[in-house]
Amino acid sequence: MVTDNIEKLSTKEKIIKVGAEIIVKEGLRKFTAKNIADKLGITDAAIFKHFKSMDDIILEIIQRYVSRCSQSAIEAVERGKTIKEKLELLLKAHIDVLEETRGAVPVLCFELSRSEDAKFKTILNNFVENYTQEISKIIKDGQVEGSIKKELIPEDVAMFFIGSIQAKVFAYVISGREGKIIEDPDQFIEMIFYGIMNR
Amino acid sequence: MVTDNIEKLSTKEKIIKVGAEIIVKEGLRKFTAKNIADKLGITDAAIFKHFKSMDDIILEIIQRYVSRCSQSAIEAVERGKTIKEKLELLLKAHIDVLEETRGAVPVLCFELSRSEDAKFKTILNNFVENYTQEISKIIKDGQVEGSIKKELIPEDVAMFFIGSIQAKVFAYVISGREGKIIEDPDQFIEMIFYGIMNR
DNA sequence: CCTTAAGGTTAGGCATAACTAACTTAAATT
DNA sequence: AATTTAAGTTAGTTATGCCTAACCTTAAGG
Repeated sequence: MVTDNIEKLSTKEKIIKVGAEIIVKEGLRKFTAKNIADKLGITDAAIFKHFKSMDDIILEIIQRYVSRCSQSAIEAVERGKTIKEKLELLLKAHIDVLEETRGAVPVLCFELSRSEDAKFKTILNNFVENYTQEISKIIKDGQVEGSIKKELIPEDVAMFFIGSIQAKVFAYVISGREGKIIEDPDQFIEMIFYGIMNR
Repeated sequence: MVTDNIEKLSTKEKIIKVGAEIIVKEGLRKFTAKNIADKLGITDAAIFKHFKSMDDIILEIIQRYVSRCSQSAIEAVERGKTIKEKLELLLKAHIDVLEETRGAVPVLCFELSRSEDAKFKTILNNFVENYTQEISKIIKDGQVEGSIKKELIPEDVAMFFIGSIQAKVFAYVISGREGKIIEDPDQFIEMIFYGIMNR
């Protein structure tokens, strides 16, 4: 779905791709018809031949990226045999979508979940809620099984997961780096699982 | 500096307080003269009796909140006897400033470090850089000492700290919750230090 | 070959935001 | 008491952003 060669894509696809990129790299304030159009070498009016409104573009981005994120997480969980493997697969799936979408999902969540617009707010808050519920369930099972620390609140751990990934996007974005957002997923997961210190 | 009773403050202080609150709760797009003025029961034009421009308000917010954040971190590190204590004090100091400023610093970092405006970008990127350097130094000492895992990259760990806190703000902001951002700082620090899983 | 539709263009309307100018008021200073 | 200053007001300018209307252009289909 996300192609490296932007040249080949239809204008509509280009708008979505460039739009998502602007949100990540420049912020929502720079997500304007003119900014997108300039980057594609067309006029702002042409944007509206493809989308009814600017909000429609955002909705499309959210729907594509966010729904894929939930979907692949659920699949990952089904495939995992042990609790640890389930969490590992879930995190890896999450990281994969993250890399493919160049960090758009966390940025959108952060920037739009506080939006005045109930439309975005609802979709994104539901997404985050379902996602945390999904993780919480596994955490609870892990606590019963004894592999996960009993004193932790499952919902907190779920948010810790999401947040840790978001933090990586933050680091990536402010560094202005190119390339992968999470360089070493295994070490990243290790840090979340067992912390930074030796006992 | 941050007073609970907003009534007593001068208009200039109110503008800063309300402005920071808007950035956290509603996002940068809603950070407008009219929005601030409405909340203070004055007109938008009155804002410019106190600040030369809207950017000036943001600069003032950044300077106050961000500089305090670095300052109290450095002090905390000086007071700590062991590596573990240094990190603990640093995280606690960070959390204190975070609570006082209602999450403004991480949100500003996230929203403005990608800003078009070099003014904000430079200040915030320098802040993040100094801060990670400060933490990295301690992490390196801890690795020499043997208390911190040798395989971790110090800069990554530093970003993991900042990110974990940012994650809490994220959770706080999208939940729309009131009250403290980090309910149980000790458990939070424990999670960062030793992870979520039993060995 | 003519028609149609997709996807562009220019021009412009409308709303909103930043900021300014000129005026008012009321408190503080001289 | 007179003057000055701080801090507000209204009204307006300029710029920008979303979006529409009316007009081109080109390629495909009948």
